[in-house]
Amino acid sequence: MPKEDTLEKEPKERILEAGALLFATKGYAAVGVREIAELAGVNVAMISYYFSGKAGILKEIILRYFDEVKGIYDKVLAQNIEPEIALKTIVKELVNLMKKKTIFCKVAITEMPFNLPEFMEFKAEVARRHIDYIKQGLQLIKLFVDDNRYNSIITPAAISLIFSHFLFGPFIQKVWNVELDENYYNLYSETISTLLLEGLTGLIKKLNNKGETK
Amino acid sequence: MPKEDTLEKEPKERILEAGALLFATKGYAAVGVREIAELAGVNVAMISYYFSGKAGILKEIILRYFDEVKGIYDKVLAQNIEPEIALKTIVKELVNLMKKKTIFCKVAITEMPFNLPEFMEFKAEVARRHIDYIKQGLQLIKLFVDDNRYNSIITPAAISLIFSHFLFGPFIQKVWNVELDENYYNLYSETISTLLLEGLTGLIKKLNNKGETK
Amino acid sequence: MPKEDTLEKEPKERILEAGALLFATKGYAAVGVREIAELAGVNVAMISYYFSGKAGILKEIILRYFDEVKGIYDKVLAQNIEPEIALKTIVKELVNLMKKKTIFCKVAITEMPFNLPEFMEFKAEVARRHIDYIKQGLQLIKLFVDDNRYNSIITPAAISLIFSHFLFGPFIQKVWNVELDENYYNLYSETISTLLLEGLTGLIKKLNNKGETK
Amino acid sequence: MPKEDTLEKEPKERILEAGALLFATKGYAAVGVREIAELAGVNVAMISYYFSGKAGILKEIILRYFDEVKGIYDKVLAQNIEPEIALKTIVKELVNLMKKKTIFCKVAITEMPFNLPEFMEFKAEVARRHIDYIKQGLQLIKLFVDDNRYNSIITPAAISLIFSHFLFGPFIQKVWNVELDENYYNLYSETISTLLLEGLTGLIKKLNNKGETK
DNA sequence: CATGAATGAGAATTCATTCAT
DNA sequence: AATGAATGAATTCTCATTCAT
Repeated sequence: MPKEDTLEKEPKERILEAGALLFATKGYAAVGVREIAELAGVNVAMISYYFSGKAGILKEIILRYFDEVKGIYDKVLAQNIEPEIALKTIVKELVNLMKKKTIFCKVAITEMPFNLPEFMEFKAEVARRHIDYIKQGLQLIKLFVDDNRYNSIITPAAISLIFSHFLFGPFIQKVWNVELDENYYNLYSETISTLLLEGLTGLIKKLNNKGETK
Repeated sequence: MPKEDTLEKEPKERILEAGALLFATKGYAAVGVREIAELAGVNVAMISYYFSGKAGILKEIILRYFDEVKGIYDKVLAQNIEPEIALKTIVKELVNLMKKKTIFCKVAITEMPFNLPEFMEFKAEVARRHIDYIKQGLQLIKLFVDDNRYNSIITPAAISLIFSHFLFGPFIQKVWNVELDENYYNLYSETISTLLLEGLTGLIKKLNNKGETK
Repeated sequence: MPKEDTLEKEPKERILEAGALLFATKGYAAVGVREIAELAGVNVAMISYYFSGKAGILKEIILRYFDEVKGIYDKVLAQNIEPEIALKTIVKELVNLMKKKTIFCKVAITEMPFNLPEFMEFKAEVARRHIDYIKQGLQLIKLFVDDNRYNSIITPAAISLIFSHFLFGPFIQKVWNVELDENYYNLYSETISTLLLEGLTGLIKKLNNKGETK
Repeated sequence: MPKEDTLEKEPKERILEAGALLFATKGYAAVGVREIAELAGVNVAMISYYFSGKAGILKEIILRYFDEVKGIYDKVLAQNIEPEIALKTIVKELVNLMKKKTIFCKVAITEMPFNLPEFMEFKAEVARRHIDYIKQGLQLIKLFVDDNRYNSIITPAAISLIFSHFLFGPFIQKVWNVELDENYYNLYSETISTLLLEGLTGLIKKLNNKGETK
């Protein structure tokens, strides 16, 4: 029983969260272990102890993110629902995930292209998994095109679209001055789904209809 | 006679290119000035001399990128063409730009969220410009929605979509094993335009029609 | 068991002494941290670790010096003794301090005019303290003049006089070829006191008297 | 005729003045040649050209200062005047010199203890000259004591006393908030003379007399 | 488990000087 | 006489990691 009560999380978890927050804010390479340790309220040496180095924190973050994503795909694909609904559900769930664990997701996504030599292998494996999930998803909802060239365009496009909000980060709030509340993320999830399925024209049409019927 | 012949570019330009290449590959923070200087074949001190520091290289890259983007918007918006064509032209031109100056664009886009404190101001200004161009473009083609919340979703979404190929970087070639030639980028530009305007359903429909008529 | 025996001082103290010695010899700005670390027999990084930078060493030296000076003033002023005796005691104690911690005092005094921008604030505060002590001292011994203009002349003059030996540094030994032993510093302390109170004429008179009575 | 008119001084002179100003403000070692060149409005390379290096500027400053001091001693000692008057005249002239060429004097005095290895020889020679002048002066005015030990105390003490105002630099104005005008320097010269000849008690007596007779 | 001291490599930058023009 | 580019060494400081306690 290392703690009087479990109000405060375990050191390992605190390191992970501190790391994620800092990586998300400043980028992996720009963050120092001391900074992480300080924010986590642990001794620097503990980072090597728990994660055997700074890179270990990033690895853990990415792995956890992919476990979550895998969970979402598995759950939705297990149900046999209409293509359009399935895609919307996936988008909604992914957005939900990002809402709940924004910084974890942001780190996992944005730090993936980072080419630390030791990460190449690890990330290739992780990427293969992700793409495979999407492929399964698109197949199921009959939107899969059996053409490598198209897939190499559509898959990154879809991912970028869904994650666009998080790729742009704190800019969005600063530039458009919107409040990022529950309603906003519902709107986001819906709008992205529409854009992904029917594009800008579809979105405009929908908005006009709403305007008329109002 | 400073150079045998002018085949080799000026030091300043070489630094810029070396910097862009390395930033694109490993991320700004993970690259050292020594590495850049070595690749550019200049003395390390020249980086401070020409760009007054590592950050100066990134600033220059971003500024040049925005000059190019501004050029594209200005050119297309000057013509008074049909909305849909205008958007397709812009997408095509942007993709062309990225094809020609891939690493410069990639750096400019991906390093923008990087939160070096000294960059905040500079990047905010640059972002404002970019967004303003897009707003003008969408207004012209009647796809502009006068609602901050929608814009805060649509604008990042559109940018992410257009640049998705470059955001994913070398992954794409590795995973799907496609050849990135002239044809590929034509296909990319067309597909992204369709996705942006009509979404996945629009794209599928188009593909099916092509398939039928064949 | 960190040390065989405790003959050798703690690293922090060794850095401080090495720094003081080098600052006194070559001046703050002309000394490098590597040089200090080498002389102290520690790793360069330890300087940042203990003093958070080169400037930290100088700050510590100056602060310690002022603690000592404060101690002297407090001690002497606490006794209620005749003005002339009080002043002589203060001079004697200050000279004693300088004799014991020559290089520390020299650095503290000579590097104070050094205008590192970050030091301005710190040094202004330290100077205010010093001047305040002297003012108290002069007040007590009835030699205080309540005129800003006179004080702005007398205070620096007194300080310069008392510290003159140390301001001139190794020159003195080189030029006059005197031995800086216990006797010398007693003579110094007495002579400076006389000069301060009665000037050159007073000093000459005293010397002549001594000569006559001999 | 390199200049339209001679309003602007020659480059060499401008470098010297810029150097003196910066050395006085920040200390020799803390000043860079680029800084000097910029302030002087010349190209950096010119410093090596005219003075064969940074050190050459300091050498020139010190030499010029000693020429001036030599001039003062020679002039006053040539007249056969009463000891006390002679000393007062010397002090007055030295203070005048410092008033006219404050920064040059300050640099010459404060940077002398600086122990750049290459300077040792040069400065020893310069110091010997200075001390010789003072010795002549004191001999003339019958205040010279033929005892090395006393001289090694009195000479530095006298110099320190006379220059105290300039050794303390900008502090004085900041701390006592006095206006450094013609009157102030007259008062300074007189007060220092009194202090040097008759000490604090002499000064106090004089002030009281002035107060009474008023 | 946890700590704080210690390390050595590497970071970016600035330095005074030189050289060809 | 003057320039601006270029150099290589030296600057301070920070890095992730290790180790004895």
